[in-house]
Amino acid sequence: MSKGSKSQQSEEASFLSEYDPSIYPRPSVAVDITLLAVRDGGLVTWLVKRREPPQRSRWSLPGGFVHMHESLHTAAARVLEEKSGVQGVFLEQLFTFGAVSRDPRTRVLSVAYYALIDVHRLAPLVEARDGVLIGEVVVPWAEETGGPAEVRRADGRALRLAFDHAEQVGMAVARLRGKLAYTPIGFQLLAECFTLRELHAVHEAVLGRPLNKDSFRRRMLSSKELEATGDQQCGVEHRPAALYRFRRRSAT
Amino acid sequence: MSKGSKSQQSEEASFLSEYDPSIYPRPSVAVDITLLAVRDGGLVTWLVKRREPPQRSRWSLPGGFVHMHESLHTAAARVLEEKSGVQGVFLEQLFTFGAVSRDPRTRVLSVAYYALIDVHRLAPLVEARDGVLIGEVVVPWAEETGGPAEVRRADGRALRLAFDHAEQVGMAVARLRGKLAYTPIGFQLLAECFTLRELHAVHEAVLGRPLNKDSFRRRMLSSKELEATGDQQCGVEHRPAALYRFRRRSAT
DNA sequence: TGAATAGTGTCTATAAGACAATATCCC
DNA sequence: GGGATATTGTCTTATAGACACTATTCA
Repeated sequence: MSKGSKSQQSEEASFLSEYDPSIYPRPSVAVDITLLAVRDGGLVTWLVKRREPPQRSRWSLPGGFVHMHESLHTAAARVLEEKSGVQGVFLEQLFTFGAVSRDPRTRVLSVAYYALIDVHRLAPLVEARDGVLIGEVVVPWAEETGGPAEVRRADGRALRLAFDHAEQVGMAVARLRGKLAYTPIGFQLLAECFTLRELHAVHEAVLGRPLNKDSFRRRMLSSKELEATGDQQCGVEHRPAALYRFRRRSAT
Repeated sequence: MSKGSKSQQSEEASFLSEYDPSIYPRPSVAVDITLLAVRDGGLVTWLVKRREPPQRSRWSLPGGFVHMHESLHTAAARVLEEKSGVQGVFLEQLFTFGAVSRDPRTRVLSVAYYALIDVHRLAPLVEARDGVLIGEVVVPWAEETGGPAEVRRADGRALRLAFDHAEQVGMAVARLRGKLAYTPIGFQLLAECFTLRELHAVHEAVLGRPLNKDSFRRRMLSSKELEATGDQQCGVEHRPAALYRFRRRSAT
């Protein structure tokens, strides 16, 4: 159904055969991934220690250069897997950071992604690697104001992240907060089956503020996004809660 | 307050002096801008006719390559001004499109931006240029579902946009819809002073659905984002409405 | 039985939708 | 005065927050 005439097609072909992409200087393009999980009522993120300059030995987000033959999303998934072992999680583009001097080597753009994972999947992955840290994410702003996040060690000490990675983490938190209310994204931070209490705790951790329990319950149960598994929690020393599962939309 | 030791700094310096960025192939990076306005109850966007291959003579969003010495935002503002004459408008990054073969020349990433403008500012700019079209934007989906937009001529005929520009326009509409409810973004599509009816019409055009007039009125007046100018509409053949102005937040 | 959390029912406050009534301008 | 839209006020309905009460499990 192409409307182009034959002569137009051959014009395009001859143009392409003569096109030399090397005449203009081009920036390098990297991807950085903020992998978020909920632990102990707060958000945490996966950091790696830089082994090479620039900013060697500083903690940073997992990142790497985009290859010429892969899409940005593919690059982000590859880099996340290489640097953390995480596969098959929610992964979404966040923002492209393009300040002129954000990297001292040369012009480097960073296409920032964020990923979400059930925290229980992280422990074995951390043990399998060196130079890895699960940092606690604290944002000094409310709601979705935005701005850099602070990332702390287990002992509470704040870390200085490499490059603009503190900005990237902050933006990931802001985006996640924004999407939580109107998209089924909270489930990505839990195992397949979960209780309403666990879902409630995840939402509170993401939003950084208490949520009314009753209203949250009603809202979730009437949202048609939850499906009762019929099973119950076990191994708890109180009344076990019903387990739910995220109901995938038929269109997806 | 840098924590790095002197030897670490010199290590970094020597690394940088020996770093050769040309050893890895790099993609080209462009910006494309979806300039949106509201006209006759619907959204419109600014298109330019491509004068060079690839896809010569097809309508496209204003776009251009990012220079090495400018940030992405600066590049977007520059390209928008060059291709449309528009300056000083709301401009925000949308998404980076990175499919491997989205441009037949070479690997080209497109950092998509969208901009908002009062439609009355467009007419003189269109007249000053050739190969320019204000296209009517129609999205075949509801709410914020997302997906490519359709762009039509004045006679209703649909245009085939170059590259992935239909996707970019669709994403701009989806983003705008999402931000309309909870950020003061609708004002960007109006002149400095406006009536509540005009603001109402803008919201309806963006969302693509009717909005309850009374409730909209109440919501806006109680939002503290509006400031009465004290003046009234003039030149209308009915009771003139009060004029309002967007109240900039003191923090901004 | 008691501790602890799950789950239900009811009241209240707030915001949105519907709609009627009045106000103000130009012709 | 008539036409047209602005503006105000009231009633109804939906939803969130608050809180009391009952249910179920394990130690």
